[in-house]
Amino acid sequence: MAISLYNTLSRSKERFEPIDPGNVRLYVCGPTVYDYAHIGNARPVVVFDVLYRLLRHVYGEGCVTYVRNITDVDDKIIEAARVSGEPIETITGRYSQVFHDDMAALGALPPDVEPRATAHVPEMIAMIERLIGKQHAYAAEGHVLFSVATMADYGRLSRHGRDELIAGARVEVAPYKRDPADFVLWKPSDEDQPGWESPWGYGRPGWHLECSAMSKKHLGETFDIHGGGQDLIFPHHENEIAQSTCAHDAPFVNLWMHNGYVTVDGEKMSKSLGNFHAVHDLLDRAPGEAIRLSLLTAQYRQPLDFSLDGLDRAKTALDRLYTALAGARDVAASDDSAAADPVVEALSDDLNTPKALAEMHALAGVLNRGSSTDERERAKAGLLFAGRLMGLMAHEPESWFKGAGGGDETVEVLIAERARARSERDFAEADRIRDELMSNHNVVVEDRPDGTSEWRRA
RNA sequence: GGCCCGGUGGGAGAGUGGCUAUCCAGCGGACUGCAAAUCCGUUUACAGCGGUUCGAAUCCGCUCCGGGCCUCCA
Repeated sequence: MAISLYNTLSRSKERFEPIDPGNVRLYVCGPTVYDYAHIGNARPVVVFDVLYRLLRHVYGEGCVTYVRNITDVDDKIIEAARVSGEPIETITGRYSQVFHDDMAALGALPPDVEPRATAHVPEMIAMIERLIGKQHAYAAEGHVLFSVATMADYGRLSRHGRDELIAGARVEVAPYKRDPADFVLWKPSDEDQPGWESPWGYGRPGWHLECSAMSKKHLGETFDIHGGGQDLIFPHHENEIAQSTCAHDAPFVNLWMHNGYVTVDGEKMSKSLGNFHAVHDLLDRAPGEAIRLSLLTAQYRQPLDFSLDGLDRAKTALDRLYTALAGARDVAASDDSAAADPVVEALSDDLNTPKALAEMHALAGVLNRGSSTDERERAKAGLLFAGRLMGLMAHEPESWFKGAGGGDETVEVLIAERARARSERDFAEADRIRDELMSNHNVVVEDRPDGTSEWRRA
């Protein structure tokens, strides 16, 4: 099945042709680890996780290399360390760990390689030397700057001309820049700031450089797909392109993908507005899978308005899918997953996750409708297969509805008492117990035709 | 000022030249002791104005409205 993806570079959907089908290479900009990841940080992780899963399905599990970096040297980290009084490594270590845990809770597979900026400083210095050697960069007052004027088609990704950049510049231009659009490859550090010895003195790398150096090391000079949030198009990705193509004289990336912004209740998420949703906090009020689904209800390039209502809806949608699976617990999934083809097709069309979800609901409908056994066996296989592609349906229906934890004995006792009351046609008592289960235990009771009762946590 | 995205039924959100999106909410029905779940039915929308076409929510033009980027940002 051909995959087509929207390429930011051409502003159009393109049929995806890997350079080497035996090793499809994907790089996604990862987090700067100085704080909890918020829902906006989680969107690219989840979106590109779906892409990773799709690529593995199409080209084979061992035929995709997914690299997502961790930025562990950055001015915001330095500031966080100054404020808390902790060493840099304590901050970056803690938030890397939280990031891993939170993203795992969202069902995101770990990338194949997760390089850290601080482990690649020699590669970065080598790249700077190369750029200086080729006249694309110059040293000035302890800094090394990339000379934008030396690159003919700088601005191609963001479609910004250099003149506009200068005209629209919001910051004061540093005096050591030859051109206002030049950007930093290396900057000096104070004694108390993290830094490395370099030909230009004690200092640290500029932000854009790490991705160029690390993608080259782990994926080569030219690779297939580079992804990230829309806000990275300029300047980050534009500058990566400049650094890498000028250093290597080779194309850098064939296809650029950018996910849309996340807003919260219609407003841009910001700490001052107090609408900043950390994934870590959201996990206290909803299963990770529901958070994941809420991020997949809109196609990845569309803006996504996150809300707690939307999160509840995502939970409801998952309940419906798990209900279908629970109702088919006696049906053996067939070994033919062809019923998932519409889902694969939807995802192959530039990751149309809303369409894919609609197809999953169609399969749930087949399971619920009491169709033929044969049909249901195929639908069940299809739904489970689609779930693996989407990173959903990872739980057993039983544990999804009842939770992993204990406390079930009391519920079971009450269910049994209610069953006795019902068999004695004492419906007042049966209803009283049902109300008690709801109000005291948050448990919904569902009677089945054969006289038994199922329960689930609401 | 330049560049880029959007505006779909009560809500979320696909589609993109003629054919049910889907989910949630609402309403009616089936089922049920009553519920819940499920199933069936139902509310039939594409910002506005022109144009192209046998036919446009879908293509083209203009207008209005909203959002983003223009060296912090997923």
